[in-house]
Amino acid sequence: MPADVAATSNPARVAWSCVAALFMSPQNHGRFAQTAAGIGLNPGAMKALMTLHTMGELPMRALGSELHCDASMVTQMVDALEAKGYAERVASPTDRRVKLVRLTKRGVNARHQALDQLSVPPAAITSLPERDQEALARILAKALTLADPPMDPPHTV
Amino acid sequence: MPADVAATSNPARVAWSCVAALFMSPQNHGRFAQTAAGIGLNPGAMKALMTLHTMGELPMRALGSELHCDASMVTQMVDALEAKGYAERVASPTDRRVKLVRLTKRGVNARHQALDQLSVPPAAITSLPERDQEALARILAKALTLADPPMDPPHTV
DNA sequence: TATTGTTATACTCTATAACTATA
DNA sequence: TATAGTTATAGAGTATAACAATA
Repeated sequence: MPADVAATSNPARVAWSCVAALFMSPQNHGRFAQTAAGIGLNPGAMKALMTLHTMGELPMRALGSELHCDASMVTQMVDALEAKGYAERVASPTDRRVKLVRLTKRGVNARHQALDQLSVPPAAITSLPERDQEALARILAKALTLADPPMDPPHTV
Repeated sequence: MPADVAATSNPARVAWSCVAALFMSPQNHGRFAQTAAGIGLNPGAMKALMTLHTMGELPMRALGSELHCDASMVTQMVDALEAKGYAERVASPTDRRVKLVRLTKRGVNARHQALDQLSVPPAAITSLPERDQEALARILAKALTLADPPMDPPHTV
């Protein structure tokens, strides 16, 4: 790392800009979309798939606020998930206006497949010495727990 | 980090999946698009802006292959850059079919502004102990140099 | 005949507004 | 009257195909 970077930027900024560079590199570009295509979904619907597994059974509208999109988008995403047999709509027992979205067994499997593909590290990471890889894994996993709200490492959920 | 993650996955996978989780989190979601909007571009055009600065004067088609998109997309992206005064087309001295794209001073400034915004780290990173932040920065900067082709930390270019 | 960049066109994804049903 | 979800519609972004200029 050039000396002027360390001098003019704080470590958190340097770290994050490196993360961004790795993530937006041509090598990584399109990975998310390709993974989604691999399970027959578009990126938005795949994100819903991820969120549902983490959150469990969820009203449509709650899913929307979780994903920062409006109700009509949720309808379309859940339509896509249902079409692939990855989720189903269940009537809420307490409010007949509300529909709950629930992942199917098949949806859980698709999610695992996608996650497995997304977590394949780029050469920049695998080329690091083992010791550095371990430090990265340890520190980044810790960072997830410090997020607000705390996140689980994707592998575990 | 739960023990089973360490047991069933190698450190590089864990590290990368954590990076992905941070980058795709709702907190970070839309950052790229918002930054692009801040300099009056859409995400694709902003990516071209980044690439141009790194690569210097470039034929349209070379820019396209760098960005993994076809020629007509390049035309549209460079149109957007020209409209904002961020780049200009220059006739190639050796081949009259070819147009070179060159960033303007204004384009370089816009890029710095965008980069500055993109490198603001999320709370998950800033909440780490200083010592961890420094380790992250050091290791990730090293990882960039190990990429193929090697990358510069965004701050430096 | 092949290649560069452009234009015209269509498709996908996302966002907005009007609608139905329940509360 | 307010809220949940849907449908209809329009917009942005991206990709495909036909085109003119040059090699």
